[in-house]
Amino acid sequence: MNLNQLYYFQKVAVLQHYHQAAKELNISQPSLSRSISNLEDELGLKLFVKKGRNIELTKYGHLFWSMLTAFWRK
Amino acid sequence: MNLNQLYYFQKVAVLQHYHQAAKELNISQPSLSRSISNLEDELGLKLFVKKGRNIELTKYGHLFWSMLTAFWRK
DNA sequence: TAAAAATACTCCATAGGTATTTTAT
DNA sequence: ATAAAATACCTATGGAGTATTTTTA
Repeated sequence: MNLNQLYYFQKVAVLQHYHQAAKELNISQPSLSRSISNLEDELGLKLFVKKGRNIELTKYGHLFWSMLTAFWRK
Repeated sequence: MNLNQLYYFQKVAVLQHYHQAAKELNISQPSLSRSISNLEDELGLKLFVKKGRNIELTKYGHLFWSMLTAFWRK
């Protein structure tokens, strides 16, 4: 786990959209997809699920989001 | 520039000490030293100066610190 | 002369790319 | 038929290590 992954996570979480997030992060969609996937593997849980053509946060994703927010704000 | 470098920077800035910071970050002192050095190169300015055996923030270091704090707190 | 930072070098893990497939509307 | 995510594969960069030198109290 590294800070870039966390940064990517928050971007995806906000946009609910890999394509768009990848664009804003200036990396390719597959790279972003695998970055998040690696993070999920390391955490041992899914942060996002496919919702139609896009994605949304799982309950773990929401929890993780809360943890990050708390951390960043000390 | 990446988020890990920024994380390293804040650790060093707080401790004013590469040796100690490297230990807490679980990386070697030379790795940390070069990571900061790379960051400085990319920014085109010095963030730290040697102060006796240790180090301290330059005025740019202080400014950079303020910027990061502002960014992290939105 | 000791404690800490900087430099030199080497290596390899992984971040990122392109191409393609799968999924869903 | 189209838009988006996932998977496969490959490559190069740079993050990290060990060894050593430089700096300074």
